[in-house]
Amino acid sequence: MARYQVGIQTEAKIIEATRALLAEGGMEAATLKAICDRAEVRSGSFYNLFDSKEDVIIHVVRESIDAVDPDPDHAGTDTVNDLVSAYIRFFEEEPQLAKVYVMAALTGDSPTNGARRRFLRHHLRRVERFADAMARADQALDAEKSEIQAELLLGALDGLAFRWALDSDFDFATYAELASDKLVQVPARSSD
Amino acid sequence: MARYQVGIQTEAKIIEATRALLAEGGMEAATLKAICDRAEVRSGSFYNLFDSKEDVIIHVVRESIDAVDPDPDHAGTDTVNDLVSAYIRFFEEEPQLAKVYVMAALTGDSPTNGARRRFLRHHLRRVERFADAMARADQALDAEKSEIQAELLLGALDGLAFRWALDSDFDFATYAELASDKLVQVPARSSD
DNA sequence: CCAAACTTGGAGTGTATACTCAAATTGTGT
DNA sequence: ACACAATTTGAGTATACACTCCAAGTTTGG
Repeated sequence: MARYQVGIQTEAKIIEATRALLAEGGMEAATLKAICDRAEVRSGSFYNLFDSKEDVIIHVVRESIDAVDPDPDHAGTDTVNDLVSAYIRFFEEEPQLAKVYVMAALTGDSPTNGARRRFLRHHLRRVERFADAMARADQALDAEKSEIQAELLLGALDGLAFRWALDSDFDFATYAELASDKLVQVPARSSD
Repeated sequence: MARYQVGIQTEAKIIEATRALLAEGGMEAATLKAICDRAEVRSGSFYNLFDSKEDVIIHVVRESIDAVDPDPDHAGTDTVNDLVSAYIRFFEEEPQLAKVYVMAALTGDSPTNGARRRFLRHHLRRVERFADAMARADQALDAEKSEIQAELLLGALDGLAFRWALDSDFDFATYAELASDKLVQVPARSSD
């Protein structure tokens, strides 16, 4: 038999409650109790639908990242500028979620840490997209060089985002654009 | 009356146990029980010497950072290169401690989060030292410009270090030097 | 309208955590 | 050797957490 409507709705309520809690107070606010209270659901229902708390958190974080993707269909039409902007947008719109994302990669020490592996895979995909966009904009750039450049730029963006997490007065967007200008051979912005 | 020798030794044992645990397994390994067991001390003794677990962890992290300071007396003789090398050394020698340092800045949401405020202060001091070293190397650089450049470089270093925490195969040192070359007006390295 | 499959409530389990406190013991200066 | 402060002990407190279980209820297709 197929899934029941009521179950699908409950799942949606749980996801939305988790999203709201993470966005408001980060990882610490998203306890199982808080999620269930907010979703108006008992823990038994939660575990009927999800295998663990981690599951729903991963789901929420992934959705948020996808929401700002400049080229969700992967048509290969995004520029470095688009990608940098999308990155900035994610951090500015969902600072708490961004922190959750970063924390997940840092916590845990086991080599089988699922969150870290997922994070790394996502990072590598992102590097590839940045590198592709760089290569499209500058024919002189070979694959290896554009990948190095992409790692450098993403590294800088991650670091500046972290800096901004420390102190929300930090002008993340301006620094991110500056980094992009300095680190990308052909200026990424057709600006000024 | 003054402190007893035995108390001072106990304090040292606790600090060393905490340092070892953090270096081996990060934040998660450094539970109160683990610290006390390793130091061969009961929890009452711990709380006779420290106000909280956080206290001793902060102490340990601070010590580790100071240990790689290229200019501990602040004589103003360190070059950008020295500072970058010290940064690389901290992350390569104490990866787990570096993660603890980063996590502390990200956890907690209250505006009165002590760890985050401390982290920010430390970061700003570091920016100043980088900026000073940059200004010393290049007279044409005014205070504002060198500070911006320092924030950019430190941002990139933080991000690359994070990248390396994700995947220890990442060649952090090489990328860090590349970032330094690209982001500092007068090449920081008198190389090649 | 039935029965199978799905969903739910919610008390309960197990575990781990940081931290406390009063009494016992030990170190130190005199 | 004495007084007394510093230190240690270790059982105990309070709390929080993710997760389980299963009987009772609900939805659905036929």
